[in-house]
Amino acid sequence: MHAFRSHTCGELRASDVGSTAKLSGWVHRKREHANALFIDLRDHYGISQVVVYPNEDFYETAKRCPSESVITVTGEILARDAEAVNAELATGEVELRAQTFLIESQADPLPLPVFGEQDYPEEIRLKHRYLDLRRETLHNNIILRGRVINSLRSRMIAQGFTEFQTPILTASSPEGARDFLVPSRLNPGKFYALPQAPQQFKQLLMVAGFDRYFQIAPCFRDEDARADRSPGEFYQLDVEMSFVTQEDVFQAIEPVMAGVFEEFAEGRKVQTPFPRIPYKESMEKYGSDKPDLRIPFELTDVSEFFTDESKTGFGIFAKITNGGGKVIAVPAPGATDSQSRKFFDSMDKWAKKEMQAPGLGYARLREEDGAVVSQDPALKNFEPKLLAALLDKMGLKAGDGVFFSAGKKSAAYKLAGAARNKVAADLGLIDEDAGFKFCWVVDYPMYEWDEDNKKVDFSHNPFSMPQAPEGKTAMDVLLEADTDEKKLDILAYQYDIVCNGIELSSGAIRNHKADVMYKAFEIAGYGPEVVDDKFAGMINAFKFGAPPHGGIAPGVDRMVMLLAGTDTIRDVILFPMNGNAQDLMMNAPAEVDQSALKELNIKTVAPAPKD
RNA sequence: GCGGGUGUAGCUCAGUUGGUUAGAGCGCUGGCCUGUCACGCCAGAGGCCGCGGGUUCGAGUCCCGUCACUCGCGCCA
Repeated sequence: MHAFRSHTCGELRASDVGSTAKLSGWVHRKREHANALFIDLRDHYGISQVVVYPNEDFYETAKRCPSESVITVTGEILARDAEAVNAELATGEVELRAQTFLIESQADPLPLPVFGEQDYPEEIRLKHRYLDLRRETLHNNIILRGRVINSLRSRMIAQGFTEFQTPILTASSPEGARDFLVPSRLNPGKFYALPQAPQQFKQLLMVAGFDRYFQIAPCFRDEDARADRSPGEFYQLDVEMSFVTQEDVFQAIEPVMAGVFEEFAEGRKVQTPFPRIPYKESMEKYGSDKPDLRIPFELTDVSEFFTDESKTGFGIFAKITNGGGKVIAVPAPGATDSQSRKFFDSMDKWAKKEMQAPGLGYARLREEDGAVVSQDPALKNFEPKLLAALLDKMGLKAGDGVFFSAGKKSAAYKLAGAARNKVAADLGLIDEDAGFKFCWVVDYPMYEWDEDNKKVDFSHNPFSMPQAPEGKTAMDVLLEADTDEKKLDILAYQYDIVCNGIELSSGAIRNHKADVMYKAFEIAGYGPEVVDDKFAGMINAFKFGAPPHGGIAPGVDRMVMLLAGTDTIRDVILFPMNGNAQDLMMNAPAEVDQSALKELNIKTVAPAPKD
């Protein structure tokens, strides 16, 4: 018989009764009775019940064996009496009567119970991740992750894509996030950077004629964490294709995404085709470029109703709208009926505290003498006709509530969008039965106004191709943009894929023409030397015959997160870092020997004292 | 960098207007129990109330500071 097992702990069935089996695994739970000791023995595959009778000479050893010790037992497979069958367990019709009992590895008292599904502090879970990973939910999440990645790979390969491995030690890229830097021993004073994404490499692969590239690519960005953003590193399904339009990218990727989600949906719906939403429309309807389409209501720009203070009696909004600002309304269906004033006040508090906004106005709508009115400040003194028109525009009725986000256009929409998500979550209005609601957000602007530096700058990817109307070239469009207004009106072939309010990726049709690239950078205030210096590898390659190409890069961690039904990205990562980018288990980052620093020509200095 | 929340037993949490010896459940240890499967019953051990200062006759509780964790903002082409 094998040294450790004849079967796994999830394998034994009624048909095995009468045979002898050997099992190895972890002591999951013990139940001691006068005449028998029951041990739930667990491995990766499942749980089997082991019974130890008091006449065995190892009875005391078994009885004292701590939870989570690893043991090996052999014995006869017995059928359980009908009333003793455990229907919850796949192996519940049988049990193993121990005839030998060996402790392979005895466990100390546990800092984190493995049994049960209770929630435990992040710090302990991360420090003892191997224990946390024994627990059912996390264990299953990690298995799911492996299956999802496998499915993505085979679906991509089936579509004619080839997988490549691009360098991890590479050059710093000046755009975007902070780089992780790696000192070079052979080149004193110089540093590699870890790739924020294999962006330039995959484009170079297109120039090299490979046509269809993909990679489950590790990406590194030195930015602060969020619940859905792990610090430091993450994986994306990195894709690039030659001789394609935006539509071709959608046609290639949508079936992969829909297919993978359907494969692991377990009854949850996946709606296809994914709707296309222009960026501008997304901002106006949802206050965000990552809309949660499960929320059954939208924002409305109601600025026009507030401009004349003599008709509204509400000076603040009149001042804001007449100063070029916006008032954006967020409906709260049924909230006046279902919620107390406390709910409305708490939203205002939330806006001030968490969103650091001036505030969030609200109005509760009630019926009075056949008309819908509100006694709250924003609408209290409205001219009846104007109020009726406002409510009509928003489709609001008595019993509903409404919030008003007012201020500069971008800030007003931002708060309104966040309020839409919060209202829906707090009121339970997110349609959970909708499953996975994807959309493509398209037509991103090429440039945006940089308020800090008072200039036009790239809004997303500087390598995107500007959109041009029929009969014009991208170069024509750039050349005609002689004012800031015109520059800001230029759209790019830039797109995002979003699911249930989570941004999965962004992608673009790339700018593969060197002259257009120089011009695009010039508009954002960068001379040709910037392009030549910072993007040397790519711009040089473009001078030797570059195919039109484009791609996308959906985040793998976030896909698994959605499929696993968790809103914490750490729940789908094996060994995540905490919010301060520390690995509490491996004790990273850590100080290193002076000798190692000397070899790298590096000296550390104490951090500057805080003020 | 900024803001919110949390910090009490190994773990999850309760702890009143400041008042005697800080509690419960799970886990752990010992005992009992004819078959359990979140077994049950009895008993026991286990606390720098995050840390430092302050107010007070008296602080887990109030005040100031600080640290840790976490959520959000900034940031994330």
